[in-house]
Amino acid sequence: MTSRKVRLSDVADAAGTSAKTVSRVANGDHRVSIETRQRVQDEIDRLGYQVDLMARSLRKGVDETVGVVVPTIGDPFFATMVEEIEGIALQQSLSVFVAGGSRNPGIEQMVVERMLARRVAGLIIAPFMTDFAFLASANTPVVFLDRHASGLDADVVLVDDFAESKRVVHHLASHGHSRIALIVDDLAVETSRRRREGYRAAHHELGLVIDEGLEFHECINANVAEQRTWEIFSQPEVPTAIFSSRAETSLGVVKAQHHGNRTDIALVSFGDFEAADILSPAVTVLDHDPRVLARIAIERLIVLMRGDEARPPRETIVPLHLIKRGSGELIPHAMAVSV
Amino acid sequence: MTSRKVRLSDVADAAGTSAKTVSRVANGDHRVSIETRQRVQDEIDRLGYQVDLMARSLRKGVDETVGVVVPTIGDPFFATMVEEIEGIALQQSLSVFVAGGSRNPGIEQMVVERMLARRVAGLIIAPFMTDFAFLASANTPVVFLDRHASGLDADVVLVDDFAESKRVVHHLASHGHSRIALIVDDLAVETSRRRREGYRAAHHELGLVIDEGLEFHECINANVAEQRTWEIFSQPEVPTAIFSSRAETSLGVVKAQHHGNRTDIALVSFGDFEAADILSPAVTVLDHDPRVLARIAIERLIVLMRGDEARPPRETIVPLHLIKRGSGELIPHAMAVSV
DNA sequence: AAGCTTCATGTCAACGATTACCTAGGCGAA
DNA sequence: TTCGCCTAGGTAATCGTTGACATGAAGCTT
Repeated sequence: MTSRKVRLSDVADAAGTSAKTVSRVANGDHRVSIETRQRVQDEIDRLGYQVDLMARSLRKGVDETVGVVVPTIGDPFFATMVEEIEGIALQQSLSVFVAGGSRNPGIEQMVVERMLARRVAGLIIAPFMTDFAFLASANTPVVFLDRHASGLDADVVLVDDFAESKRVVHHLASHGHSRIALIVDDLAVETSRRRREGYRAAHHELGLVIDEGLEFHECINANVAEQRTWEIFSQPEVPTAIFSSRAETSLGVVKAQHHGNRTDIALVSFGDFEAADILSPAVTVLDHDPRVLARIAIERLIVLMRGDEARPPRETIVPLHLIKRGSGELIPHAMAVSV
Repeated sequence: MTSRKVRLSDVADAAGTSAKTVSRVANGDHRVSIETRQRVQDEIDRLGYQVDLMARSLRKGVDETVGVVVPTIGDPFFATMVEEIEGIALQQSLSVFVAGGSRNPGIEQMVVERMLARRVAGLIIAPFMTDFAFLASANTPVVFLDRHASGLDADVVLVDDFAESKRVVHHLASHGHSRIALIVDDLAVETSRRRREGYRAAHHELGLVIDEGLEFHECINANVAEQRTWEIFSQPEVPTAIFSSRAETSLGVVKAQHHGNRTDIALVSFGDFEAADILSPAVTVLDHDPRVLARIAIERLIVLMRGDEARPPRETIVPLHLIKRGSGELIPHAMAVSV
């Protein structure tokens, strides 16, 4: 049976009222008498009427939907964010559009524009490196996640990459390390840049020499990080510690460490990951929990969408905890010997 | 500047033509003279016109969008699927709606209905346990992923859970194991049920005793699996091998093994996971790659959406590879001693 | 009892794009 | 020359829902 779509007017005919009345019942408008409401509701149930969300959105001018844009959906960090956002959105009966920017500014801008063309009610964006100035003219509420948007002053939820990274280096130094390698993603990404700045600032504060040969840039994924870690092992003077500035790269680092039998090198990861506490030594991490960030972001977005108050954009900084599991508390081999 | 939305008619006015002509240009219809086309295109660019996808969808009756429903978006297995689907959809300029069913039939049905109300052009569903009979009347093309849909005969892409599981048990038995524990999710889920059936069938074929005390059901996540694994350790006669029938539960199992110092117990995981080849022993897995399944599903869905041929529903079975990394090739302690 | 509210409903247009259909030239063929 | 057909372009209706506004009946006030 080719069940034609049931429209408001179909229900109206069946119930002997006007479409408007059915609309009122369907939307819980109280200006309908009990009897009429009951009669209409019965027909709605009987015919299995469902609003056509396309028509509704066209009429209303916005779609009850939030658009979520992340660099890569498959990354557990972002996947968890999406899950959290979707869960909360669902409670508000908001739908969720998800798009990956593919770590590519062109694609990133395109998917955001597509969402605008869909008239999403709000956007949550974990930006990669697009310039978001073009978003200023669309008056769609937007919250940025994990990084600032370049070119646009908007709400943002993030961590203090600079300070937290500094803390990691101080932690390692307090265990006697002075040659600390840095594994970092593309420096064009704000997050990476600020983590490196924190790493360097700590060196200054501690009076340690900054050796550019210890900084490994462009570690865009676990594989590259693994390669760089092997390079670390073969340096003339092997670093005694590694600061991996992203959870994904940490996976590459530990892979190299375990396969290369160099688990004596201390490691701290910016961001927790699944296996971190199973390995031996278990990996010390900065607990960069995506759920916390995501929750704050969607909750703020919902406030913005209600759109009552026109507050100025606000920045929320989530503090992190250092989870000491062992790998970050190893002392340098030389010291161990001398003790 | 409150940049009012630019409509077809605005462009038409600016270019001195009718809205219809602008629509033709925007949609690449060839029945427009070169000069007119150029003039219109210039105005489109100048004014920054973008189609209103809501209006388009309302008029056309469908939205150029695919809906993806998975039990949990955060699970790396499903997150990777979503990533793969989204990437391919993007190339066809399809948008993607994602929703998590929260491992809850009620919610699962609700999110699917919402997608129908949005008039999605197609659906990809990794079903949990909803009865999908209600989908039959909507004539929206749908492809099921990873499991059959109960109540509906539709295209499906999956693996042979029964045969693959049997293979795992045979593999372990060939290394001398006869007490093999099973870690399995809720048996109400088809996948879990068939994996257990495979486990049992192999026991029959091998003439091994089936000890229900070795089957641990309801391992719905890594935490529960970890608990059950601890129980395994404390059994009077400890099993010499474990078959973990889902990647997520395997994480719990290895966690218990490493913390409990029982890495001597053999382990095979149905599904690969990030840390599997870093641990020692590295974990032997059935390589259940979500990308392969997802790719086949979205490609099939795209064919269905074009909707030319009305082929009968088809089932695609993806064969798996057993990746022997060590943990599945351990021999029972007793044998090791006697050797 | 006229006048003012309130309430339950209904009417109509509009949201922005597209589809189905129409028009006015222009050109070649018979 | 006239008919037929193609081309570039236009007109009006429509997709399904909702907002603005209108209506008639009933209730309350003074």
